[in-house]
Amino acid sequence: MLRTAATLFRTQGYHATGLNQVIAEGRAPKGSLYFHFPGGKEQLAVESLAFSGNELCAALEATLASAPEPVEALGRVITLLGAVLEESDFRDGCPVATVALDAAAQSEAIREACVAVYASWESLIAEHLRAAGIAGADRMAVVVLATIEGALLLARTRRDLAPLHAVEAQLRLLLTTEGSSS
Amino acid sequence: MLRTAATLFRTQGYHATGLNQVIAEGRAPKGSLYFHFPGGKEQLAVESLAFSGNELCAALEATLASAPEPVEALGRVITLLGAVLEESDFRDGCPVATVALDAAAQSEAIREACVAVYASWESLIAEHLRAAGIAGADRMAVVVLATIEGALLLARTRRDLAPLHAVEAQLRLLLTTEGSSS
Amino acid sequence: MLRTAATLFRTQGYHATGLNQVIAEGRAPKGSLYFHFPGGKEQLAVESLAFSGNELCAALEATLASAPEPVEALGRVITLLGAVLEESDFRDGCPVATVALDAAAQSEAIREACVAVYASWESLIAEHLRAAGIAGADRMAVVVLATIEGALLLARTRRDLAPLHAVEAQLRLLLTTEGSSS
Amino acid sequence: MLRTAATLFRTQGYHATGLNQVIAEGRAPKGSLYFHFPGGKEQLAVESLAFSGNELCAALEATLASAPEPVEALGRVITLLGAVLEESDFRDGCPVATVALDAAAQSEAIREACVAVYASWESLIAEHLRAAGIAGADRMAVVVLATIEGALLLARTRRDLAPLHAVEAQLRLLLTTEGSSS
DNA sequence: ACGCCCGGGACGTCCCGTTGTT
DNA sequence: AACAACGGGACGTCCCGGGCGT
Repeated sequence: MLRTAATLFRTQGYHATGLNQVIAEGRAPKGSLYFHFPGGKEQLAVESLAFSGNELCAALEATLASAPEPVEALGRVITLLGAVLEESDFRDGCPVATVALDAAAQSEAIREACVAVYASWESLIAEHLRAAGIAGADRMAVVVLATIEGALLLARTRRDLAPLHAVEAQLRLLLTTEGSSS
Repeated sequence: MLRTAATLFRTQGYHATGLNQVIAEGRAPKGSLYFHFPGGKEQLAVESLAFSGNELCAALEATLASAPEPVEALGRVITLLGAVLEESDFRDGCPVATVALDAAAQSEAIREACVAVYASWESLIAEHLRAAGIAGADRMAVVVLATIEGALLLARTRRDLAPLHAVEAQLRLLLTTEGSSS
Repeated sequence: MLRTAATLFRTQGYHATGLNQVIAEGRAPKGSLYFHFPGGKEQLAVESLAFSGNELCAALEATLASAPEPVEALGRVITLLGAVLEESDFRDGCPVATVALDAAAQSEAIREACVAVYASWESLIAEHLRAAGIAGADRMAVVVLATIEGALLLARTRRDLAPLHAVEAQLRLLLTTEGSSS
Repeated sequence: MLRTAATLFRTQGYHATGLNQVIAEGRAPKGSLYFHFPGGKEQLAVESLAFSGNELCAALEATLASAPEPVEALGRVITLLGAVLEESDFRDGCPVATVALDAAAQSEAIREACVAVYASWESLIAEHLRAAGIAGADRMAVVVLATIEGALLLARTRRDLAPLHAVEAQLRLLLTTEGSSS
């Protein structure tokens, strides 16, 4: 059920996703939803975000560990995100961004869930950069995360992977230069 | 009315914004909404996006032209966006992103409006970079736009301007290096 | 629509009456209800109570004026209420009591509407008693109203007019004695 | 559990009282409700009514027996009811009336339970009046019960004990006169 | 006797869009 | 241009009841 909700929230955002749709698509009984998530839609969103965040966190970790070179690893992450986006016909971008933009302003709980997911990704990236011997890894991690998020947004909207590719090339260059200069 | 709608869409997204709210907040007569926008909510969103896009385009142009140095100019743009975000209590981020994420998937017209706005901003940035003598200005403009969009998303969600500052510092460094190396 | 709602509230009370039932039974469009009563169910109840109260007030006035003797007039009122109750198969008792008991505790607006209706009836009775030269008419009006309300409650519950008849006989005796003694 | 349910039904009526509320407020296990009351909400209401009825019956009996004078005894009963009402912030009126009005029409079992409770009270009053040597005690008991019920309804709705006091004074006068005249 | 979970229906709210009238 | 009124659908919430495994 969380998976179903997570997918729908990722694709449509918070307000465009009806609970009826969640239970219909997830073959779940309606009464159960209210039983498992007494907090209603808001709680479902919070837990869906955490679920999505962890899932992508794991994928991120695996991908980062798969490459010998730190720069190459980050490139693979972007490639992976692009592949997911393309395979879903440009529907599945960042699993947090849509909800963060259309619901975080009205629910502090949802906002905090989004912040937590972003923080987990960022610390993963920072750790990776630090291990690669890059100077200012913490600050750079924010930049990397922002760049990827922005590229996902543009790519999804344009239905075109070009922004992701451009960003990937840029990050490769950036980290190589940075790496050698520090 | 367009201004009211644009503000609400920017803050809440497409689905979270009701037409009743638009007409209530804009002191507009209800009956005339469908006179001016026969296409209903969708048309209102499309025109609001164009309106927001042009408005920000003008501000962008003015800010870019205000600085003698190209790199400094881009920094001012980011500072401006951060100021707008902070003054609105972290509600007004990118006027396109929220709608792009929560409505572009279901309405081609809205998607195209978002694409158009992004394209106008991108070409403005590209032109600016080209004038500054930066190599690969077109591709770099995508990166710049993506980075700013991502930083706005993170800053808004965290209610903290730090991501914008980090990105600004990074872009300054990047463009200075690039500019001299090309 | 008010009439339909008033009947249902009278018979079933506030919580047992669904708005769906009101619109179904009243052949009214659903959107209209929300248009005419933006306050929702609560506002509908408040206005229904006032409507019922006025209607019965008029009937009361007419009946009280129809008899030459003051005591006889009050007897006719009770007879009328009994007739209404019996004709509705013991469903239509006091149009206020049911709602007063099951909703006044949670909505101050509804409580006030009930209080207003009771006050209007009481003042009508008091005026009548005063005109009949009965001492302590104001205080006696409360007693008369309470007795009638209680008898309606018992009669409705028992599906038997006996309580109304007993009360009628008692009130006749009481007012005759009082009238002569003062 | 019965006590909890009885209190809630008394205050809110049948339809406004949810079973969830009963089990929550009564710290009772949810699963066992349908073990003890296989008939569901209806059975719970029936038994709650009997419980409330017996409880008040006992209090009535004790109060009636506490006074040397029959008339004074009845006054004490009304005073007691008024005290209960006031102490509950005008929420706890007659434990039967609310349910009788909002559920008796749709459930014969509940209606019968209400009738039985009223009958038990009435016979208690009748017996008391008979012992006091009052003529027509049976018919007078109906009147007394109706008057008290009506006064409780008015007092609860108005959040003011005045109706009870008025009724008390009237009943004192009535029974004194009656008592001496018969 | 009890707790977990399911099942699905109904509630009140509120929505978007369209009439007919002025 | 504007407005009142309609029309009905969908939302999220919450309910009452019952099956299952102790």
